[in-house]
This record gives sequence, structure tokens and C-alpha cells, in this order.
Amino acid sequence: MTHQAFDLSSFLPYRLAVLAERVSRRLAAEYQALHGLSIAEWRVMVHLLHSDEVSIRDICDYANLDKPKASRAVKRLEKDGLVEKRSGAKDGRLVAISLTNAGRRVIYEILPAAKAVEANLLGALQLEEQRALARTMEKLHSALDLDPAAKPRTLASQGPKTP
Amino acid sequence: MTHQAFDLSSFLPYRLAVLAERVSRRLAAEYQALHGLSIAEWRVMVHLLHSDEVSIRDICDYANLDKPKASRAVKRLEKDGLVEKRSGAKDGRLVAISLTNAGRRVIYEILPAAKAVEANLLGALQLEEQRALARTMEKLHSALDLDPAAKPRTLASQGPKTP
DNA sequence: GGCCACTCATTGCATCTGCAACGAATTCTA
DNA sequence: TAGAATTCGTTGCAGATGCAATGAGTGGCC
Repeated sequence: MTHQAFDLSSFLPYRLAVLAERVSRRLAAEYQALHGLSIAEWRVMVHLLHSDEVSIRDICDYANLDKPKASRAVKRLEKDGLVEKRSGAKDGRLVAISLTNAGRRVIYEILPAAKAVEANLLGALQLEEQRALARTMEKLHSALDLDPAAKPRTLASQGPKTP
Repeated sequence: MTHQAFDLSSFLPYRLAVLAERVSRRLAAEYQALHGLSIAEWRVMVHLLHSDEVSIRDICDYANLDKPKASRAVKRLEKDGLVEKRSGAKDGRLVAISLTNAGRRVIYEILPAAKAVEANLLGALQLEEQRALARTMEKLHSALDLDPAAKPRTLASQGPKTP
């Protein structure tokens, strides 16, 4: 009997962190095996997949990366020939990043494996549970939005279906 | 219209990672403000709170830390006088780690703030939602348990109420 | 008892991370 | 149109991280 009860294993922030880390590592095994990509690099590639001509800032907003991480991920991807980086056409500060053909090939190669990992997770849930989970995560985000001590949400933290 | 649709913002592993990171940072603000603790140090302290005379291995199992992280966290806590580290009594390989009075004071000081962060999150959910979230997270863990490519679960990844 | 296999904890090392500072480019303002 | 303020991307640097190797200690096996 302890003076003040507190069990890490039932503490929500801890449980979230542990689950997310386990899932992330499982997923990372896929794209590391395929092309030695890091999490940041994977996110950059995915973002490029559906919006061409992207700036570092866009990547930060969309893929929940800080500026140095995004910058370094892009640098490495460029070195490996998976993305192309030109100087911004209109605004000289921005860089215009886009997938090369090789990059497109790589990301299309990884995508099915990534989807399979997600499908395996979702397969453990009923459809209604999947929706409930999405709603619940959104509510937790909303609670943080109201908390001035929490970091503001980036664009990509927002749910997919909120217009 | 993209050739292959894939939206990061609706990808479960990504959404989990983003939410967990945001929650973790919010929580970390508390124990960093209070005593400059890192996540690893905070977890070690919490574990010590309810089980005295603990080895590094115990900490790894319970707090989901790898060995070097646990070892370094303990070293730092010892330097700051928050924990005590004696050589194992019975088994010479083990170390016996326990809270000092100063450590107990610090952790008791942080605990209410940590609970408040969790309460603020849980406050956004109905009670049934809270239970559903716990069940859902457990199911996702179970799915990973069956996946040979996933890292096995540590003790502390297990839910609190499974005997 | 003596050897081997194993566990425990720490340490080295290369890499990654986060933050803040910086230079370049642009926009605002008077 | 200057000059200040802001934004964008990169880089430096101190500290954290993950992995593998090491050394100390224990237990099994004959």
C-alpha cells in the first residue's frame, strides 16, 4: 500500500506514448527495410506524393516536423536522388521540392507495406471502434487546443474530414 | 487527383504518433518546470514510488525504457540526490535503486500536476469513451503481439487490469 | 570444483535531436 | 524608396539516442 497511488501503466499519456512508439517502430521497419528511410524522410515523401512543388515550411506544417528535421530530411533525400530541390520561382526564400521519378518509384514501393501495417492494426477493430478512436483522438487534441501550455496543433494534426 | 491516394493525416500510425507526442510534450512541460526531469527520469521516479529496491532491469520492463536510457536516467537522478543506488545485496550483478527523501518530495510535488494533465485530457471524454479508448489501445497492442515483425511488449505496455 | 553460457549494468561511438542563431529574401511602413 | 520587421531555410552545437561491445557476476552441467 503506497502513500499516493499512481500506476504508470494506467496513465493515459504513458499508454499513448508506448503504443505510438510501438506502432511507429513497426512501421519504420517497413520503410527502413525498403530504402533505409527515416520517419522524417518517409513523411516528406508521402507529402510530396500528393502535392508537388512544396516548400520546407509546407512540410513542417503538414508532416509535423520541425524546420531542421524537414530540412535535413530533404537534404538526405536529395543526396539519394529521391527528391529534387530548386530555388523558389516566385519567392526567392522558398525552395521548390518535388519527387524525382526514382523517388516516386520508391514511395510507391513502400506504400503497400505501410498500408498493410495499418490494415493489420485496423483489422483488430470493428468499424465503429475505428470511428470512435478517431473521434476520441480528435477530442483529446481539442482538449490540448484549449490548454495554453500545450503546443499548438499543426495543420497535419487535424483530422482528415474537418473542412 | 493523384495516382495513388494516401493521406498522412488520416494514417493511423501517424495520427497516434502526433497525438502521443503532443501529449508527451505537454506533460514534460510539467516535470521539467518542477525539477528539470526528462521523460526517462520521470518514469523512473514514478516506478520507484510504488516499488522500492528496484534494479535497472525492472525499470526497463516496467517503464518501457531501454537499458542505456534507464541506466543514464538513474545516474543523473543519483547525481541530483533524488535516488540512491546500492550494490545488490543478494545478486551482485543487480543494483538496488530507491528513492531518497528528497526524491520522494520531488515526485510528490510533480504528481498532482501530472494527474491534472491527464484529468484535463480525460475530461474531454465521457466515461464510456475512456473505457473504449483503453480497450481499443489494448486491441491494437494485441494485433502487434501477433505480428512477428513487431517488437514484443514489455510488462508495462500491458493494461492495468489484466491479471 | 571448473568451465561455459547467461544475465546485469555500463560505456563508446556514431548518429540524431532540438533549440537558437544566422544570412538571405521579402513585406510592411512611413 | 529606405529602413525596420518578418519569413524562410540552413547550420552550429550541446545534449540525447540506439546499438553493440564490454566487464562483472551468477548459475548450470559434468
